Amino acid sequence: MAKGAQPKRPSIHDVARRAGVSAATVSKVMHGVPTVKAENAERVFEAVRQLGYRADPLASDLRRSKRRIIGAIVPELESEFFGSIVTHLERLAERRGYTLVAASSGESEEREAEILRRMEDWRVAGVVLAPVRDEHGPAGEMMRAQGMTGVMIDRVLSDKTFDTVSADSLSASAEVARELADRGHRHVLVIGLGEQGACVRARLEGFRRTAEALDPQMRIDVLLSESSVEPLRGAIRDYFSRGERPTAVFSLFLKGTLVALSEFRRRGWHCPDDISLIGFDDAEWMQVTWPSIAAVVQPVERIAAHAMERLFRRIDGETGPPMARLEPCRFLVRESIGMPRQERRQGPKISVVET
Amino acid sequence: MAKGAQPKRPSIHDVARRAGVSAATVSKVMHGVPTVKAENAERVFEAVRQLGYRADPLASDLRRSKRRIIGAIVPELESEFFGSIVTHLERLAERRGYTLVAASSGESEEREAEILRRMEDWRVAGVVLAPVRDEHGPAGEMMRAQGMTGVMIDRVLSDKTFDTVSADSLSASAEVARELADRGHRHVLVIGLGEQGACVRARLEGFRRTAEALDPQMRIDVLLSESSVEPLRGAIRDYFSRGERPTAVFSLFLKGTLVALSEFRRRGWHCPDDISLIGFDDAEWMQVTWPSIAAVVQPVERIAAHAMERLFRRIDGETGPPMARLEPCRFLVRESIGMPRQERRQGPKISVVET
DNA sequence: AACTGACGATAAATCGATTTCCCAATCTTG
DNA sequence: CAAGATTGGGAAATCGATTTATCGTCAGTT
Repeated sequence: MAKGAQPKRPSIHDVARRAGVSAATVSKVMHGVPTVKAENAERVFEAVRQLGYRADPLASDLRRSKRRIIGAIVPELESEFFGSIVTHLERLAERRGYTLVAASSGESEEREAEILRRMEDWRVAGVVLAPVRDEHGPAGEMMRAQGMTGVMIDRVLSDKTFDTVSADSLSASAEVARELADRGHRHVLVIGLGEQGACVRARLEGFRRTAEALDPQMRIDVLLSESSVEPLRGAIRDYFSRGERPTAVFSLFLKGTLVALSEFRRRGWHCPDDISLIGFDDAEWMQVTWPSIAAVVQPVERIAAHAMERLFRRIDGETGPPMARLEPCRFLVRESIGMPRQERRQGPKISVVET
Repeated sequence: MAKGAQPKRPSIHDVARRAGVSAATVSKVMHGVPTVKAENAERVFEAVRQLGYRADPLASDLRRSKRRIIGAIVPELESEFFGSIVTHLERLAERRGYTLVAASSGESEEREAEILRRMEDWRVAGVVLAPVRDEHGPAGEMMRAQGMTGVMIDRVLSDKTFDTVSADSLSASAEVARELADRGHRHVLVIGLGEQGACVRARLEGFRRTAEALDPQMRIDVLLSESSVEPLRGAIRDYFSRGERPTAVFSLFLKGTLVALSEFRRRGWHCPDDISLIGFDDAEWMQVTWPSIAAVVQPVERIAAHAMERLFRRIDGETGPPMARLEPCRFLVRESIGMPRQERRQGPKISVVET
């Protein structure tokens, strides 16, 4: 709580009065306009110092009809990935004198739209949108309709209006397929969220195409849950209960990796002896557990940096066709990948691959 | 990117013109002031609908000199805990028509101060501060000096100016001590970050007092790193290298749990057979790994809810002494707690090593 | 008919900055 | 010394909403 009376901060007029000049002059001094007598400038600085004056960004933005606010919309803030994305975006926005206002859509497209409306109310200079679904969701449509400036990241491939920046899912998944094929896996279960349209499709195709090229006999089962994680858990449970025994599971998203692990645990299967596991998306804990979990690491920092770079270009008026950027991932092979049970005989071919 | 010309959104005057009334009337209609002829109200609504008008919160806040913005400052956004805190705060602020502006201090007090200054520039209505250190850091001092309205959460106990809301670390740690003592552990290593003053002290004391009460012979070693995690890792490594063999490790914070696990792994120790582990702070992955990791679950939602409750009370002008709220934790006993391998006595009963 | 209220609506001030003129004082120059 | 060119500074408009103070109308009173 505060003390009794809020002292109310000094305005530009208070500074002007104290310095014995007009508000216009104060403004000029604050912006380094050179047509001010050195003596007056000095008095202004002195008054600013004495009063502890700092301009109100709201009033300033209002007058200039240009808001130094960037909006960021992510599906959730609880994950390392998006938390890290937002942290980077925050720093990058700050560096240019902008304030980042982050909001989480909670994996709901209605909330996403709601937040976007609010951002538009705020007349933000630009929006970084990590859509719940993909670039074809309602949020993108709204941004188009409102003529907003923005870029899309993560669960996107390319868009006809907005710049997009995402991980190169296709190549990364191909890497995963190569690793599994090399180790002799011939029956792999891939799990994912169907809702995450283009992104999941890319990860799936990257895996499938490479796997089939390397081993046409490889059996690839796919379980996709449309919207949320729990149905997927049920589907996996059913799948295993039917007696399916793939030798490896490739999860296309972080929560799926958790679900896979917990299903292994329910059945008392040990990883990688009984089954191998690879996840798209790395997390800090994955390298300290037994076994450590192999994962595709998304280039968080580069995605954030590139997204901001594109966004500010557009804010600064750059025109031209939207760009679709794919940032390369790194694939960390860890202990959760082993040889398939029945092929233990072959020598291990261990490789660390960077994409 | 946007289309060519930003259409520029309609202002209240555009609505007024279209409805054939004055801006003042439009404002009244929008706020449900009853002294407007029904017919005029109808025309205003119609104009609003046609133009898609929505008030600019900046202009509105400026005029009313009351900003509907809440600032939130957390040490980091990458963790489940703070990500979740911010998500809850966001919803709660929204529910009252406020916008949450979250910022992360990156565990740096300088950045914390910097962010606070920026929030004060924005004249936010209130601040939820999760300080890097504790309630006695510079941020609290700044808030006091500026007469800001705010509450402090998480790494705090109680403050002479601001309401505080945090987990009941003392009781939770006592419970941990009880569990370990019950299982016969008589040599425990406690690790934490000394920087997190009062909070760590509470967790430590809660543990120590109960442990000593239950088993005066229990040996409790404490490793605290002042500021960051890496020195702590080194200290733990040294500690084990010296031949110390506690039968359990109690980590007072999440990252410490990770570090402990990775040190176990380096040495090929298995948990819980070789050593038990308990962490303050739960995470989703802890229940799906082998072994699952015992943890103290902080009542995130209640902390957020209570913090916002207090904050809005203060914003609404409530006076009175600051309240210090402690929310009870849950302790999840999982597989990482076992029986001590063998009871070994050695060295001093209590030793504190600071790095 | 003149007066009083009640009711609705609006012009104008305001919030705190920025920016556009325009004016006054000083300086050049013929 | 007068006319023109600078230079520095300020009054006022503006951004988009809210709020105050005022004004006009019409109904009801006396």
